[in-house]
Amino acid sequence: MVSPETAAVAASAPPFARVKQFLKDGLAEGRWAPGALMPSEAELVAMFGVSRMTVNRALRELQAEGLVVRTQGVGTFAAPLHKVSSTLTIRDLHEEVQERGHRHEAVVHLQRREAAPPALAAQLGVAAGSEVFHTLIVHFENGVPLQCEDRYVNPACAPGYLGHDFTRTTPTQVLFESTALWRAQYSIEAARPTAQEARLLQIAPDEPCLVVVRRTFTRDAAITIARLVHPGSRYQLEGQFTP
Amino acid sequence: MVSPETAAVAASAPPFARVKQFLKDGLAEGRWAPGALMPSEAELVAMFGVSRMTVNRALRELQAEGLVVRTQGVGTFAAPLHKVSSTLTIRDLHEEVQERGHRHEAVVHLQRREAAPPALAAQLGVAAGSEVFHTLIVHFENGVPLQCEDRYVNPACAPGYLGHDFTRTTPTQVLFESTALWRAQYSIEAARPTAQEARLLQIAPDEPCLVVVRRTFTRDAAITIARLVHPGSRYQLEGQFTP
DNA sequence: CAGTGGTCTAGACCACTGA
DNA sequence: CAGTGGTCTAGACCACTGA
Repeated sequence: MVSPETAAVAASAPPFARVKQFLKDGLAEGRWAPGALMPSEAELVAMFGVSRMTVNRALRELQAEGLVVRTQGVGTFAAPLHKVSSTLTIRDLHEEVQERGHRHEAVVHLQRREAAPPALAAQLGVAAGSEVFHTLIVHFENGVPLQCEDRYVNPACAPGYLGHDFTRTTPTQVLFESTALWRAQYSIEAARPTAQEARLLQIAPDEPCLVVVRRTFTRDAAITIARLVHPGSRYQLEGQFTP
Repeated sequence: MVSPETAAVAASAPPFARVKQFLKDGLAEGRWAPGALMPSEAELVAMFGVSRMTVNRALRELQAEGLVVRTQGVGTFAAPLHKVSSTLTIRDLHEEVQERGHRHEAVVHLQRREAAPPALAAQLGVAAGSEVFHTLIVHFENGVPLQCEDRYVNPACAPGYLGHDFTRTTPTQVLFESTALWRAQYSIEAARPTAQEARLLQIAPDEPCLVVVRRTFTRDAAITIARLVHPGSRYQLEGQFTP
């Protein structure tokens, strides 16, 4: 069975894309079982009448996509059993709401410097008791409270952080508009809100909430730690995955 | 500031990797602001004394990583403001528990064929009222119930599904050991368990749970729909992201 | 028009693996 | 040793954009 996209690729696409699609189709049809030896570069060169650089690019991209495994001196193999793992996208709430064409508002409940308690100081990589920035902001979609954002920021990474009007730009925008390279750690869990969070989100104290904790780092230092609390009845994360 | 890894790359790495690292470092240092024009292929060829194919590979890989944007006839630009979105890995619970070096057990509460109610039939892409496979399995880590897996399977995609011993292999392993290419849709939310789920997971009826709904498709048909319920106090998802 | 990136070729040298 | 993939070169033709 050949899908329209497949046919389109086969027709006018550049040679490296045709080779790639041929191998991809074969993998989808089970022509090469996981772990099986696939055609060598030389064989593909002969089959398609193209140069080795061209099939090499096709194979290198398939490897980058995790569909094949290549070993120098040995050969190219169909990737072993697919890890059934998947990725889920977590985005800035502001973007998400705007993309739905809805109104986003933020109410700032806290915006100040504080002495960092030892545990937080350790996570941010600053001296215990030194000052850190703290904001507590509730985000609304069309007037409905959707997220309570409790955030600490390392002053060394964003000295001007407290000077912004967070009803106009989000902390995420402020913190990452300049930094090009960073990495993040996430955890997601279901939990009851704190009493304060329940009040700010206008929910019952026992309503299940989706709690995302995000820690963001540059190569050298922690930039910020955020606790994002969402009412379970109003918010869910969605994602999709294609191997 | 040059990290040890950077130095290592600069020293002995192949030329395309050196060009790539040079551009990556420049982006990290803010040498090219988001949206700014970066050196052309010809300029990099002159700078590094390598062939155009070599700098082309470096730039193509940076584009694949989302660090630069290239437009034919125009040039290469530093990628605009990083979307602050991130990916989170969702894995098979069995793998996860084993990787922690713990004991995984499964108790099968249901394993049978059922007539599909209309809503479910539509989601699986089968005729309403036709038979589908249904399993209800509770997964334990070291004797503690961690996940309640309520799963429906399209019989056309896995005719032998009900014949397996799910105390020995997981549905995920059974369903995806053969299929090479598939895609999945996810949703994650916080919710109360149903009465049955609370009982099976041995938790209070009002304990917040992390509920993952996963729909999996081949190119043509829906394979399976699973509702995975985890006690919020015992389970959290974790992930990390590097742009 | 000059400059850009997209792609390909036909060779090359090399490191590596396994017989 | 023959076969594999990793990488590079020095050219080429092309489509595209903007002056």
